[in-house]
Amino acid sequence: MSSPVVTRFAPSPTGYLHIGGARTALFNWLYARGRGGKFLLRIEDTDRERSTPEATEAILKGLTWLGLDWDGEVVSQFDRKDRHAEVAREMLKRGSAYKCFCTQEEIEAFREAARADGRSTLFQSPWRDADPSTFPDMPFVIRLKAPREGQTVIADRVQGDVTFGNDQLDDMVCLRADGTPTYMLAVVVDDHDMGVTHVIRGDDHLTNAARQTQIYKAMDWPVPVWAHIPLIHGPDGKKLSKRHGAVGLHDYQAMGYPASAMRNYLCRLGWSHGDDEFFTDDQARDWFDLNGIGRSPSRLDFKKLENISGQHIAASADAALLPEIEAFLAASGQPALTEAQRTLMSRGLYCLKDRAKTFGQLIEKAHFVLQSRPIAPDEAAAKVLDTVSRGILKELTPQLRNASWEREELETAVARVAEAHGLGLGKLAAPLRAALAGRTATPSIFDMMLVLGREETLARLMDAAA
RNA sequence: GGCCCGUUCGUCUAUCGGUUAGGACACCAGGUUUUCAACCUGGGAAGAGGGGUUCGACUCCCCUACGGGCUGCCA
Repeated sequence: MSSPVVTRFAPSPTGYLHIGGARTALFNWLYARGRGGKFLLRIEDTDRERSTPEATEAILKGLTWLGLDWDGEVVSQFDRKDRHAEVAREMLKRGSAYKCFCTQEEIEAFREAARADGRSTLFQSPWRDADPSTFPDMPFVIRLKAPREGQTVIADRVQGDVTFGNDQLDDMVCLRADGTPTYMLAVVVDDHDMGVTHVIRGDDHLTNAARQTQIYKAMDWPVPVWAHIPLIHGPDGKKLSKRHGAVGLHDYQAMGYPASAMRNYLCRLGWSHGDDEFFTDDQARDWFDLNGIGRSPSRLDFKKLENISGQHIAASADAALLPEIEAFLAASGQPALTEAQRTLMSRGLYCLKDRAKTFGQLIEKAHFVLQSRPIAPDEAAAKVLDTVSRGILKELTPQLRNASWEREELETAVARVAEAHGLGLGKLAAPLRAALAGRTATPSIFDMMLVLGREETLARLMDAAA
């Protein structure tokens, strides 16, 4: 029986939740959830200079919006600093680490000289094998006594076996002179203590995995399964950065993409299950596997995201859509729906959702349900509502008043009037559209009538005809 | 500089030595339609370059080019 899967997402709280980070979190979540495992969340806040509570809040909010729920409490790495120090002392006791009294100035000077001479800048501390009786009364760091020979190999589920010569890896600092742990130590201790079995993260950590493996070995701890996934690049193929525009997950929410679409798109970016492009969360959980992750970086493609988004909106249940739309309105700084608007909106979703790729577009298409009388026509609509058209609308109104409010009968009534004037349906649809919505691009006129209801429809027609 | 990773249509990708190299998005051209969206049909579009290995390479190996990562008492 294999041990249950435990994955984690471990962002550092120095800003918003990056889109790349969101994908990393998604992969971890999918992997755990698809296997009945646990998905943990740890905030790597050991850098006190750059970590902020606001950033932590933003990350939590982002994950929540994306629908990635984590198990247990959020772990603060900083809170565990005593345990990290304890492990460092344990390594000292085991002889797998040592005290180094070199000052940062000394080390920097060494590196500069090495660079100038074209030698390796790998620092080798003179204190590695020093006699304790020679220890000065000075601050010290604790460094790992890393093997100088042989190699460290990472059995990576994405990258394959990656081998590093131990002569390339220096004796990394584990505990700083002020007694706080470095990232390298903290991750290993935390991942071990939290029982993490699979470390799925960006491939910018691939080299770190080698260093971290040495710490695991030093403590005789089992090394987790590694999976280093390629980073996401911008549309220009360069590493994704602020100049590409939207890099924060919150930007995507504000752009009106549903969370389900983001999950689908992000999941498919750098991972594949044959030719499947559009899928549900259940399918993603069933299908997601480390084997399907590609080895090359992928670029963001907004057109594709938009397409996937449209499919998700169209496939969503109306009842599920409404709260998402309201969240979008709030996230993008738009006014909330009034009670009346919400009622009409939920009644109209059936004919709106398959015409929009984003919630922004949906709101745009929903113009006719969001407006109240009198409807102010835009320029194009006003042009359509000429004298002749208004006359025809006036004639249509009484016929509709007596119609049962059902699609077939409405169609018949409108067609009859059109025919009486020797017009095609299209000719009559235009002014009707203008009267009902004040726009020239709207859902079907019959859908609008059905959604608006008899009273509102007639009132709008009479407004326009007057 | 050193070490490590990557490179299939514009983009995301399939292929796991033998295919007319497939799909999706995007694009172009038609069609359909009460507008918009959608939808239908068709089209152009790829193995970075060079060497090997092999009866046969997109697939395996080497070199080059390009891109990326690491090389911190940042994470």
